[in-house]
This record gives sequence, C-alpha cells and structure tokens, in this order.
Amino acid sequence: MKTTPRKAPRQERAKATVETILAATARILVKHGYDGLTTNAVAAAAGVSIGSLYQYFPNKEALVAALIEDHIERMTAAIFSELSRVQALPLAAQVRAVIDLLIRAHSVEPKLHRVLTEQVPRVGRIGKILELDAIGQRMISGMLAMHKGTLAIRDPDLSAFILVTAVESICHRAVLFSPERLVDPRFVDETCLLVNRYLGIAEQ
Amino acid sequence: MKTTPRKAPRQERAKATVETILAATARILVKHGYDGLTTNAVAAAAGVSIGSLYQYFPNKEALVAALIEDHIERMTAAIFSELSRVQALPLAAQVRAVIDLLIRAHSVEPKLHRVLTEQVPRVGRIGKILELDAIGQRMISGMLAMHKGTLAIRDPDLSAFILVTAVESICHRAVLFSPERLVDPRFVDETCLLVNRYLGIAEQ
Amino acid sequence: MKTTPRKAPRQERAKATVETILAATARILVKHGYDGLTTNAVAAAAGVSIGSLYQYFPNKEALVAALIEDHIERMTAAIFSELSRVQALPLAAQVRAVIDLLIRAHSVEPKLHRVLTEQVPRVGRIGKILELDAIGQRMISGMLAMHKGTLAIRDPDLSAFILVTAVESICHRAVLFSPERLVDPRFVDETCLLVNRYLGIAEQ
Amino acid sequence: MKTTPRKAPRQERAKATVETILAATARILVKHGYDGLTTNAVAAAAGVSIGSLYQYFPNKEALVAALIEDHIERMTAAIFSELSRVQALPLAAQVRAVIDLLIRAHSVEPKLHRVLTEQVPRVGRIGKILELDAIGQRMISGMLAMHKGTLAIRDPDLSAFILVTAVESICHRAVLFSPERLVDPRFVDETCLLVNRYLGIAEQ
DNA sequence: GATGAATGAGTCTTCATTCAT
DNA sequence: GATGAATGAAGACTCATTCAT
Repeated sequence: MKTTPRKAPRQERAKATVETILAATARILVKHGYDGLTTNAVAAAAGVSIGSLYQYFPNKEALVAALIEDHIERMTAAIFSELSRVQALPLAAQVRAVIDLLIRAHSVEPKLHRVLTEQVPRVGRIGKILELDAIGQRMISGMLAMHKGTLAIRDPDLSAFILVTAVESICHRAVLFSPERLVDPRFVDETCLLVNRYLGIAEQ
Repeated sequence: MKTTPRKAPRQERAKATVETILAATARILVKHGYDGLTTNAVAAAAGVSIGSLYQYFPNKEALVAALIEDHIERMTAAIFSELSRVQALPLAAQVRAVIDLLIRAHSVEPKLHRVLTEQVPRVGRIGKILELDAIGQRMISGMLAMHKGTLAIRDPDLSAFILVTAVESICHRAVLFSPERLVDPRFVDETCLLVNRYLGIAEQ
Repeated sequence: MKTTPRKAPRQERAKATVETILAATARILVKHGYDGLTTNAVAAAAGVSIGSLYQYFPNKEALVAALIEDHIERMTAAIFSELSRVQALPLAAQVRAVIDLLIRAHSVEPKLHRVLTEQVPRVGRIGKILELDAIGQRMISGMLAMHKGTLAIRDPDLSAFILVTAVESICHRAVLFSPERLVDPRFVDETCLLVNRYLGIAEQ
Repeated sequence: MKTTPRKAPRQERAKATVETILAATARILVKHGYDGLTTNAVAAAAGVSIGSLYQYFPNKEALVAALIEDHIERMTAAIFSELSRVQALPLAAQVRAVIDLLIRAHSVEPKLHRVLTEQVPRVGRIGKILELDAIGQRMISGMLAMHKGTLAIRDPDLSAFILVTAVESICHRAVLFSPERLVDPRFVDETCLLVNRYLGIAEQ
C-alpha cells in the first residue's frame, strides 16, 4: 500500500494543516494507542474536515508513516551529527557521549517513541528502523575497526552488533520502564563501564 | 476488559477444542499479525464454530492473552529451572549457560514469540512480562550479591538491570533479526565476553 | 409458535425440576427484565443443564408463557372466589372488598407482576389478559345490572368498563409507582368514594 | 447507556436523513414491535446505509428514545396548552374539555403510542413519562385546591392521583382496546360523570 | 480547496437450540 | 433422562474511504 503523502503542500496554509494533522495523530497515538487511532478522530482533533485529511494523506497508514519518518529523521540527525562531532575525543569520552546522547534521544517524546516502536512493524516501517540500526552498527563498526589495535576485539562487526543492541536497549528500557534510574548518575557510569570493559578501554 | 478464559473445559472433547482454537490463533497471529486476527478467522481455521470459540474465550484479546500466558509460563519454567541447575558451576560457566539458555528460549517458535512480544502492550499483559523481567533481575541481582567480593561491581541491583537487559536484547534481536549470527560460535563467545569483562570474571 | 409445555412431568422429581426452572425464570425476569432473560441463564440459575430445560419447555417463550399462565390463574382464582364470596354483602361493602382485593392481588410479587404485565404483549399472551379483563367486566356488568334500579347508571356494560379500568389502574399504579400511598388508609377510602359516588351508593 | 443523539444534523440533507430514519423506526416499531426492531432493518427501511444511521444515533435505544421524546413533547404541548386555555370555563366544562383532549391525544398515532408506552420502561425513558404524569397531577391538584370550597374532596393531592390515573387509563384503553366505544357519545358523557360525581360538580 | 454526509464491508459477540455422549 | 459441548444465524456497531455540494 502506498503510504507516501499524496502531494506536497504548496501554500503556507496547507503546510500548517499538515502539521496540525500530524500533531493530532501523535496526540491520539500517545493517548489511545494505535488501535484507538481513527482517521475521523484525527481530523476532529486537528480541527479539520475528514475530507481535508484525505487531501494530504492517501490513507490511515500514511499518517503513521509520516510520523515515523519524521521521528526517525530527527533521531538520526541528532545522533549522527553528535557522532561525528565526538570523533576527535578520546575513546572513553566518545563512549560516554554516545550513551548520553542515546538517553536524550529516547527521552524526546518517550511516549510517542514507545508507541511508534511498538507499532512500527505493523505499518511496514520496520525496514526504516532496521536500516537505521544497520547504519548505526556500520558506523560503530567503522569506529571499532579504526581503533582495532587498541581494542580487545576481534570482529568489529560482531562487536558493533552487540554493543549497539545492548546500549540501545538499556537506554530504551531505562527511559520507558525505569525512569527513576535516569536520575542516578551511576546509571550512565555503569553503562559506560559495560562498554569500556568490553572494549578494553582504560577506565578514568 | 476481562481476558480470563470463560470456563475451563471439562470434557476431553472440550479440552481438545480449546487446544485447537489456541493453535489456530497462533497460526493466524504468525501469518497475518495481530490486525489480521479475527475471531471468525480463528474459528474457521480451527474448524470450529464461532460459538464454540466464545464458549471458552470472552473476547478476542482473551485468545492472545491465553497464548501469552502460556508462552511466558513455558519460558519462565525453562529459564528458572536451568538457572537453579547451574548455581553450582563456576561463574564463567554459569554465564555461558544462561546465554545459551536464553538463545534457546527465544528460538522456540520465534515468529510467535515476536508477534506476542510486540502485541503484549495492546493486550494489557505487559505486567506479566515486566514481572517476569523483575524476577529475573532479582535473581541475577542475588547471584551478583553473593559473589560481590569476587566481582568488579558496586551495585548488584543496577548491574543486574544492565546485564539482563543487554543479554536479553542481544538474544532477542539475534534470533529475530539476525538468525545468521546464531550459527557463528563466536556470537555466544562474544556475548559471554561482554558479561565476563564487565563483571571482571577471568576469561578461560 | 407453540408455547405449551412439551410434556407433563410424570415423576415427582420432574415436577420439582419444572418448578425450579420456573422459579429461576421469575427471578431472572425480575432482576434483569425480559431482555436479560436467556435460556442458558435460566438453566444455570436453576442448577439444571440446558438440555433438561428443553426437555420440558420447547422454547424460551414457553417459559414466560407458563409463568404468565400461572400468575393469571392465581389472580383469577383469588379474585373470583372473593367476588362471589361478597355477593351477599351490601353494595358499599362489596365495593370496598373488591378494591381491597385488587390491591392485595397486585401486591403479590409486584415486581414480577410488572414485568409480566409489560412484557405480556410481546409473548402473545395479551389475549389471556384481555380475556381476564373481559370476564371481570362481564361479572361487574352483571352485578350492576342486577342493582340497576338502585344505581345511578344507564348502561351497565359501559359503566363496568369505566369502573374496572379505573380501579384496576389505580391499584396497579399505586402498587408499582406510589407504594407510599398504600399505607395511607384514606387511599382506599377515596377510591371507594370514586366508585360509590359514581354509582350513587350512599356513603357510610 | 447513552441514548442522546450523536450529533445534530447541520445540512438540510442530513436533517432529512434523520427524519427518514425516525419515520422508518416508527413504522417498524408499529409493524414488528420492539423486538422486531433492528438497526439494519431501520436503515434498510429508511433507504439509508447503516453507517448513516449511526452517524446520528449512538445505538438502537437512542432511536426509540428520540421517538419517545418527540411523542411526549407533542402530547405535553397539546395537553398543557389546552389545560390553561380552559381555566376560565366552568368546572364541568373543564372536565369535559380535558377528557376530550386526552382522547384526542391518545388517538394520534395510537399504534405507535401503544408500542412506545409498552416499551418505554426498557429504554429508560420511564422517568420522562412519570415526570409528565407528575406534572399533570400537580396541575390538577392545583386546580382542585383552588376550588376546594366547592368540591367534595379533602386531599387535592390524593384526589388528583386518583382522577388522573383513572381518566388517563380509561382513555388509553378505550383508544387501544375498545375503539368502538369512542364513537359512542355516551362514552365521554359517562367518563365525565365519573369525575363530576366524585368531585361533587353539578351535572348539567 | 474544503466540507461533512453518506457508504458498506467487515467485526465482534450473543443466545436459542440441537445433538452426541 | 441428563448433560453440556457445539452450532450458526442474526444483530449491533465501527471506521476507512468516497463524493456531492
């Protein structure tokens, strides 16, 4: 099924309408979950007629797809810009920076993030997510390969998989299910330890 | 919404019906996802009338709930029995045993496992999962506390959270998204390394 | 649709079963109304299998029909026996006796009486009720005709219709909707007045 | 359960749809009774899609509730306007006017009136009916109190209950079950007599 | 472009009734 | 006779989507 927006809004007003609709979609998604998401409800919540909604989105899934696209794009941008920014730092600092970053990334609209994550496979957007993951892993893999001499690893690819998965999950679960852990500074310290010891990076 | 079974089957015939219905539910869930799951489809696939289905399950969610319950129960039993069985082994062996076990646990009906995992929040069974997680964490936390002298950790509780999350996720993702990794013996080795180095357990 | 009982219970035990079923029907009718009456619920409430229920009653309506038959029979018997009993009394006393009687008749299981009354048309038993009414009217008409000389009426038939309807309704509504009126002795007095003055019977 | 209309029709077209739906509801109600009333049948009879029906009515009962509301409103308006109009007439004339009126009120769509009356309790609209009754009684009670000196009554309240109930029932039953009585002019005369003699109003 | 009325395929669910054991 | 498992027609209701105005 086609889930790309029907047409790019030309006028300013139209762009605003699209924004409003997506915002309403996000709100309903957070409040009622994917099953509670109906196009009519979105239109109503956006203060737009159902007809207008279909002017910009060919079907319901397109709404969610747009939201996911958006979400991923923002996370991607944030993460990758930060990643390249820290390349110059010593390894231990890089590790901490990435972990900090991931936590922050997960903390932006965590509720929406959660719904999106959980519903993603169903909207056929899992490809996007996996792709994102793959990019991240390749990047980390590259970084590991670069420092292979200094690190206690054999297969950068395998290690990247393990590290990205582990750290991403830890951040994800901490944000969603144990937010109280986030306020404890030892949480990040300990996560850094997991990575540093595995890689054989000297602790500070 | 109530999702507990309506009544327990008394006769053999009825027990078989319930089994058939649950099997059909699993099949459809795997094939068409939660959204493709309709009570009528389940009944048809089970070769049972829709009325029979509703004799035992008060609504659609109860079907999935029953499946989840079952799944969790089996995983729990397998994991915990194994956990206590390995208590006597040296730490490094314990780590490997648990990881092996988790992979095996995730490999039983992985497709169903995946759907179930993803749909859990929508059926309100997330409590069960979290509870299971909590139990696992407490168990690991206890083990860590017992060996605190020998291990490079400070807070057994925090470390347990990190380890359980990391290892569980790694196994989960490997089974579901990178099954090719499982055939590589270095995959388990490397995961063990992550844990051993973090805990400061001597590598063999 | 046939609503007569399927077969007369021969054995004592069977008779008891029928009683139990009807009692359960009445209970459910009172508690949940006609729409809440399901054969399965009746069977369960009666502690009988649904199969047994259908052994004695061919369908759901037969249950209600039996109850109505029963109810009418009991009311009829009570009323007519009393009516003939009071024939010898002076007219004013007869009037009071009948009114007293009607109130008492309506007060026996008023909840059931109400449901039965309201649901009667739907079970096609209104014929029975109208017939009962007709008999009552004919009886009163006869009584009026007998005393035509002493009474201020012209058409005994018409007067009977008016009186029976008025008195019956007053009792019905008092019992069901204004039970507080029943404890006031002036209520009966006043109803007697309505009748007596209409008929031109000297007040005591 | 909520039985208020879902949304008011704004466009002319929509208003017509609502009208059509209610008309179809009335037709089916009269023809097949409440149990024969299905939303699908109503939609079909109205020549409207089932979806349209649900745009305006949240559920089946709302259909009947709307009909009842309508019916009551019309009866109320007619009755009360007439009641105040006749205040100036002599008492005997007032009595006759009210009785005439009630008969006419009951004669408007008597079949629908009957079904509505019988089904009312089940749609939770009995409150409305009782309220209407109460208003009527209070009005009559007031009238009686005003003329207490001239009338042979003690408790205007009690007398109002008796009279309103009696007259209302007589009209109701005459219209529904003995329409042949209505053509007989003596029917109204006789009903007036019941009231006049009870109140001690001189017959003309 | 916008509106919102209308559509109807598709689901869930109930419950009277049958029938094998 | 009794049991209760099984049946399936029937009905309420939703919601993505279209289309006349």
